[in-house]
Amino acid sequence: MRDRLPEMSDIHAFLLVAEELSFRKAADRLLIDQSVLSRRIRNFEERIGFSLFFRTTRDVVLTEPGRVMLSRLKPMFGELGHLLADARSVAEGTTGRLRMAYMSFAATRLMPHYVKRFSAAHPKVSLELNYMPTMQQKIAIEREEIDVGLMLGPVDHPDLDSLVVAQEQMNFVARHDHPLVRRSEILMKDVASCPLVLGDTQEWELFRKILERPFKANGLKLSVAYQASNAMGIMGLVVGGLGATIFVESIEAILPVRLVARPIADCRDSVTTVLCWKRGQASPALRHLLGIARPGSKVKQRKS
Amino acid sequence: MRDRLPEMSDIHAFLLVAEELSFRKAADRLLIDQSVLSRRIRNFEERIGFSLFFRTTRDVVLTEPGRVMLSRLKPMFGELGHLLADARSVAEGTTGRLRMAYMSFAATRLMPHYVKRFSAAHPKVSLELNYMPTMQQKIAIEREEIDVGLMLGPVDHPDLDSLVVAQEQMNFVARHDHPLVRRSEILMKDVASCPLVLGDTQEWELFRKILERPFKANGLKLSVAYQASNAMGIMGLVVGGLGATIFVESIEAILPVRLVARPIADCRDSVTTVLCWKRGQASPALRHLLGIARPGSKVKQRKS
DNA sequence: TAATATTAGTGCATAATTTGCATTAAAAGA
DNA sequence: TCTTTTAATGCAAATTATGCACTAATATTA
Repeated sequence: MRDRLPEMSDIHAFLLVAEELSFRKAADRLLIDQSVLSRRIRNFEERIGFSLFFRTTRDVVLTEPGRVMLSRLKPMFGELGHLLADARSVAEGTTGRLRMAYMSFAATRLMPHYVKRFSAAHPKVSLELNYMPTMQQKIAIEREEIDVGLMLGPVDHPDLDSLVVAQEQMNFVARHDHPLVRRSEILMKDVASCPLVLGDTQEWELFRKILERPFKANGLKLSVAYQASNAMGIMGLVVGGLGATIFVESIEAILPVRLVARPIADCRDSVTTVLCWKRGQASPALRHLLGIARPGSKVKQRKS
Repeated sequence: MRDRLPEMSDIHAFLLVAEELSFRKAADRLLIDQSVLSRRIRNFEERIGFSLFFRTTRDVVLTEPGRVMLSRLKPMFGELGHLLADARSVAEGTTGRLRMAYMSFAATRLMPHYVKRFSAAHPKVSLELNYMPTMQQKIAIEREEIDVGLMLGPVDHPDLDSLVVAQEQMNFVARHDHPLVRRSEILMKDVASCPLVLGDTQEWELFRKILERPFKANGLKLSVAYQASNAMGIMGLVVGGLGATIFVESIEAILPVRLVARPIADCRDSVTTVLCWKRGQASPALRHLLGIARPGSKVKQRKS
């Protein structure tokens, strides 16, 4: 016999014999022939180099090293069972941790909706939420600092998989008393003609690009009166009458009473929001989240 | 596949792959073919019901349940090694505990001698010493309260094994000024003629029987002036001049200055001292003790 | 005391599993 | 495009485990 490891079947056999102090009864519980058990223990003893039992045809007694083995192998064997159960529970996504980042637009409707449904279905999974702009999310995913991000799409990167969860219309947001609000229909050229409050080009880089594209395509240029670094700030400035702004539909969920949101009728480019994660690394918990997000959306994956 | 246990070889394979994040390198370390390793992990995954790695031909990454398994299996695997080492150490008798009882005669020379040699050779084995008369020792061995006893022999009992460690001459012990001491030779009839101090018939039951046998055989009867329950008491009475007594040779080691010990010339019955333990239950530490005691003695075992 | 029953261990043929080799398929780098 | 590296597969051979029938030892019971 070369130096092999003590196998779990050996350990299990040993524990049962130690418990029953009878090869026959232990064999019955293991559902194997008694001769097999006898040989298994004997083999085990030879491999480890000392004997575990004193045995006659009538009595089976633990040796001293056998008692040492019993006292420490027993809890270890139990632990193995728990460990497997725990890992399985993680595998099934009913336990564990899900680190999700979200960007501003997603914060109003999508993120709360997912959190609600997910945590109802998997109360044992701890959901960690972090605000992060799209670009930063991508870096965080790469570094495995987050498991998934709710960000501006589309995403087309070899290391990332994504699922489109929303396609939203651009909306013009202003105070009730803003001149454009009374119009039956708001057009891009109207928007371009009035002073706007937009997110700054640091934090809102990507949205600014997406936003400006359709206007540029029509030869229009937005006139930025003020910039703020977060949605709260933008909103404050708009409420204060320092300009109007442009958001996606879902802003409506948290729109202050004094403001009103109206679609920009002729703007056909929509804003895509996606769930994005490291390619091929969807944890079971994440797959559950995707299951929640999927109905009514379509998967966007890189060419298979 | 029926529901089998996760085997240690599977676990070991898993741990190495998780460490190397490469099947090839792990296979090299395990000294097996890469294909074998690949199948072993796959099989393991099938048995436990969830996968441990995401793998492409280029990358091997742990899944989330895989990480859970790693974090808990790794210490468990290490513990197994320690456990085996500990049990082996107990098996080799270099660790553990040895509970030894001794009766009065053994206390003077044999017991200290064994303790000295044994604890020098096996400093990690804790020796627990207990004074106990022979009869009580036998009961204690039966109840497994002690591992071995130094007692009056011979022992012939189906549940006990024994090793003869001493055969000693009966000695007459008295004060220097005792009339018999001046004789060139002390005989049984002389001893029977003077008042004696002996152990009482409770604690010293067996020795009294052994002692009285040769005298009875010669038609002599001992005249007991006083009885004491321990050797110290007997000695005190003898020193006080209330009588002489009878001991074995080894009393000489602790003989008070005012006393003298002389062999009883015509008493051919000797007193046997044995090491005695539960049949077939010699622990490794005990076997070491027997090894120390054996040279110059002969084994006394029941008919094989 | 003899008969019976129970138990651990063995020999052996068979079944099941594991192993290594040769090869494939996929993917990355030159 | 070609080379290299890596994980996975097919397959035959080697190894190992298994169950059955039986033995030897030892209690228990009639």
